Amino acid sequence: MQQKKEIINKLRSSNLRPTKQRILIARKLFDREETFHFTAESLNKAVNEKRHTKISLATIYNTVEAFKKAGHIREILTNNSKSYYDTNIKSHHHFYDPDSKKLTDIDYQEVILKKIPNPPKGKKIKDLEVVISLQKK
Amino acid sequence: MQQKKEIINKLRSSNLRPTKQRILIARKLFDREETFHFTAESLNKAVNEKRHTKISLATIYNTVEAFKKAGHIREILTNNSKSYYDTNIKSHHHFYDPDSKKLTDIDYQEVILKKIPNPPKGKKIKDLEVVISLQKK
DNA sequence: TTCACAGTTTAGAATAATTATAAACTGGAA
DNA sequence: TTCCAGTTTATAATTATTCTAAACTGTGAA
Repeated sequence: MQQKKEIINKLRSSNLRPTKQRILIARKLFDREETFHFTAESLNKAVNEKRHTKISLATIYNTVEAFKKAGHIREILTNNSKSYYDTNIKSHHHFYDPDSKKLTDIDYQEVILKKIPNPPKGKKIKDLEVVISLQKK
Repeated sequence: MQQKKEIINKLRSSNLRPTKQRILIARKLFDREETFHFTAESLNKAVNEKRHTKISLATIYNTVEAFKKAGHIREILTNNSKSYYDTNIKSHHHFYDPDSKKLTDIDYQEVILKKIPNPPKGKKIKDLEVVISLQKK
């Protein structure tokens, strides 16, 4: 749960002017118990379903990009044509079910890596993500 | 290295009529030493650069889809807007460099997983993929 | 308070990747 | 050789996303 004030601080601290739209989107994303998996389209729906004055789709895209750059959300790997995002920014992994196109978090400690390769020369590891694709039994 | 005959058998065995176009695309993909990472666009370029009679882009897409369904290639996880494919269908992992948008194979034995979670009820694991994103040092 | 203006939002156009359509073509069984 | 389901093709349509440029709005300074 994050109060409006906290949300505004979160925005300010990442150099994002706390506009009506950003506050609304941020509350939708962060003011909840569970982490949240979404696409631009599903967020647009979630934000606008009960509103008379809509937030434009362009703003949804702008805001998602801004929040991603600020590190408040992260983009998830899939091989779907849409971009998926996650409000859980802690290192963790995913199940992906191609049938329902749904992602589920896998808790960090559920996956233990015993060995990982050295990155190529001049590069360092930014992120490591495990995706387990599912199918019907 | 795969000869034309082998390619034709490969196609036949997956119920794909060995047409001129499919044979040509298949040779481009499979008649090489190293595994090959590609997108529809890059394959289109590779196949058509030296040809007077071009294979249409629609056929490239159709064929990639057919080869994927048949299990001759696999789609790779990225968060890029294009679909990436790999001629290496053995279980293995990738480095992804967001700067160059290039993928590199990580050999299977370079990653050792000590613990993985149980799949949700009614589902089994189809595939497990590790993607290591890179950044400049 | 009000002002000024950079930052932000917006509708709609533009682009990029992919999929659909439907007419023409072709591999291969008979 | 013929026939026809399977395939290819050019092009249109669709989907997701980004761009554009005009209108709007937080915010710091007066």
